[in-house]
Amino acid sequence: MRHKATIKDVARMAGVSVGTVSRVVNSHPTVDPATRLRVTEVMVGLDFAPDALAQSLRTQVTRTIGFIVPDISNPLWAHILRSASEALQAQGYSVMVASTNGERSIELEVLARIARRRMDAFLLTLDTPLDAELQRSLAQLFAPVVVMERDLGDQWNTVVTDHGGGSYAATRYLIGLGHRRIALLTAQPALRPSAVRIQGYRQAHEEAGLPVDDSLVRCGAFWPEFGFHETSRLLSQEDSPTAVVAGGTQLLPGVLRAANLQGVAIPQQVSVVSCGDTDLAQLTRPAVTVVRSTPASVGLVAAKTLLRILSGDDDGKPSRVVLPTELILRDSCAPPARRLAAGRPRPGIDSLTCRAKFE
Amino acid sequence: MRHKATIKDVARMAGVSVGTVSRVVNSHPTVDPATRLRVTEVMVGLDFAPDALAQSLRTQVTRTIGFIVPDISNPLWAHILRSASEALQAQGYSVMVASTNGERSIELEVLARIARRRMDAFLLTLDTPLDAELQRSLAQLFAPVVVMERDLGDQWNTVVTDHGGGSYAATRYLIGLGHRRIALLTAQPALRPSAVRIQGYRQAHEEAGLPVDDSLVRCGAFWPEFGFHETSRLLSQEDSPTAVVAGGTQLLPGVLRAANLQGVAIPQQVSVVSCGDTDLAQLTRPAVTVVRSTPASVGLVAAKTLLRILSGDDDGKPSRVVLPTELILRDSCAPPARRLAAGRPRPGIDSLTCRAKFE
DNA sequence: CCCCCTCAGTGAATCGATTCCAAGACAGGC
DNA sequence: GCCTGTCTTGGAATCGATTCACTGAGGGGG
Repeated sequence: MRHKATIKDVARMAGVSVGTVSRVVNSHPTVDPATRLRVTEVMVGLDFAPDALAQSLRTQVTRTIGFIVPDISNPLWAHILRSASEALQAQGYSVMVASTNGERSIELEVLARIARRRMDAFLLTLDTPLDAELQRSLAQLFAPVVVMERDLGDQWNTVVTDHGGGSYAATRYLIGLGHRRIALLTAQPALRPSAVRIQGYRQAHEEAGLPVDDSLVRCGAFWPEFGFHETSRLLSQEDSPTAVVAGGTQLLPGVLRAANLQGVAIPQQVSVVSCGDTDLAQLTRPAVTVVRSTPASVGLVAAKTLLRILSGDDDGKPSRVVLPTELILRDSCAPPARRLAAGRPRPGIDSLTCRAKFE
Repeated sequence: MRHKATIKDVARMAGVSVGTVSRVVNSHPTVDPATRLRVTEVMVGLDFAPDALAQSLRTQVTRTIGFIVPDISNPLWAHILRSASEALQAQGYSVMVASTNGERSIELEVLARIARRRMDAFLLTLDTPLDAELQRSLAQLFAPVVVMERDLGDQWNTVVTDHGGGSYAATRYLIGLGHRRIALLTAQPALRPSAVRIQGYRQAHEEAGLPVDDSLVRCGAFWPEFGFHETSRLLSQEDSPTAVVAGGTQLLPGVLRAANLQGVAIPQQVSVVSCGDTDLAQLTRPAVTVVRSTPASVGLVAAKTLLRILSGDDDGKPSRVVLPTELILRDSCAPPARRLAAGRPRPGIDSLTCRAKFE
């Protein structure tokens, strides 16, 4: 036997019409039990399974979700995909994945390609500005969308992490330890995680009545190399910072590498806080104080939002969920070495877990 | 406008038949240039894009690849997916992803679901035994398959890493340093990476004329918790090993945690080699000697194999690619503390890079 | 005995494309 | 003027399912 059995084969072998077979497949009530049994037997005998393509063409439902992110090998997106697809698979959905590498041309190309496949809905994260062109691409999807970790506007369902609150808590903590020159490393300021981290950082300074030295805020990309490069420069400059906030999980390796290479001791010479908890943060010496977020929750919440929309019982208004972060204190922070600025020392943060109220 | 334009809409607006529009879409040669121009204008005017579902139903080609692995959030599979999908996307293919969690029931369920979608081909990694039931599920895919990191038999196209050679090199290196009690931690022995690691470990012992203490070979799972648990037990037992080989990238965090917790110094009290290079291995103190493999190559080679098969110029015989590993020496290994066994010390390995000739 | 209603099941239309066969237009050769 | 061949185009069949309108059979009530 060279090809898969079709509904026609089943109909012929069972001596019924294709309509009847279809009704058996979809467990339609008006089928005689005897007929149903006979058809079912033929179906298992032929290893029949209805062609999803044909079903989708007819019913306009594919039970497939498009998942589009900048880089699927980044543990962040990998974890989000894992938890999202687990929830979606459980409801019989399949997931089609595409990486855009954060490049505009690939984003457009992927959206166009995947739109033709008639996904039922989309989980996505775009890195380039939402201009008219992209707006049109999204409209062409003709399907509900949940945006993850980005702010694309009020009209989109959104699930984000409170990176602003995390950054605020980390900065406040460092200020409380006496730091006055705190560097913040993060990605392009156009991306929400970067933008709100800068915001939180500024707010912490403001509330403490401290000025912000803009040269200490370095924006680039979520790559270890960027973390390495900027940390190297920062640590070797004359007026070097006494603390560094790595605003991105992937930046920590670069920061540590740079500090190691220059023989700068953590936390004696420079304090470090990283955003995103990892094995590295936990197991390096000293263990690194981190702002912990929960990527798996992002995926899960996004998937549940989609499922709610697809099931129909949804008010239709775009939803927005902000997931909390917490500051986990470890051993990578200490008061700055003797270079204490004027003014009395500020109180430290009293609880290990500092749920952010920011945003 | 409520729905996407179809080929019929275009035909009506351009005043031609659907056949002609289709010929324009597929750049068939026998179309009058003037007609082609007119139809093309209507197409861009309507934002027309052919429905991939309908095309696939008719042509029996979906330009979609199924990607099935145990856990998509594991960096190993995430990197493989990234490199594979990059190569496939470049050729106009989309990728449908599913995680099986290594569970038989999910494997079967996912295979059945995805088979109905008529993928053009599959990249997959199964964790449960290839019995008749699974064999049938695979046959039902009616599409070429490339198996990654598993041995499912000669009839399958296969891409694997030479984990056996890596384990052999690591073990030989440790034996050369004078170790006589070397523990090997790895996953279920039914999985190829575990099986060949044990093989390599044994061969290194054999060649050195050393017996293997089976109680030092611990098989469980590729989880940090397993690494932690087994290392804790091993280090606290009376006749504890002087070296540990972590046979799996994910095991290292567990091994390090256990050693830290018990205050066992690396490499003074126990030497450690890990399989799989990571930021953690590079940045923890001491930096960990590793067997480096290249997951990205696995994905790339697997994707290229598929593309070759799909393009038709393929001899039809199942192919098999084995990717090399290399041993990267760092600071986590030293001769065992004074407990030297009888016999003279063996020579160390002379080159930093020890390409494995094993297998 | 007839009518009506219900229950099963048939067959055709449909989803949106591709592709093959046939036919019309037109030119050129005889 | 007719025949043939080339170049375009139209139209129908097809892929594999769903679904709706309709047909018959059989039962119950009047």
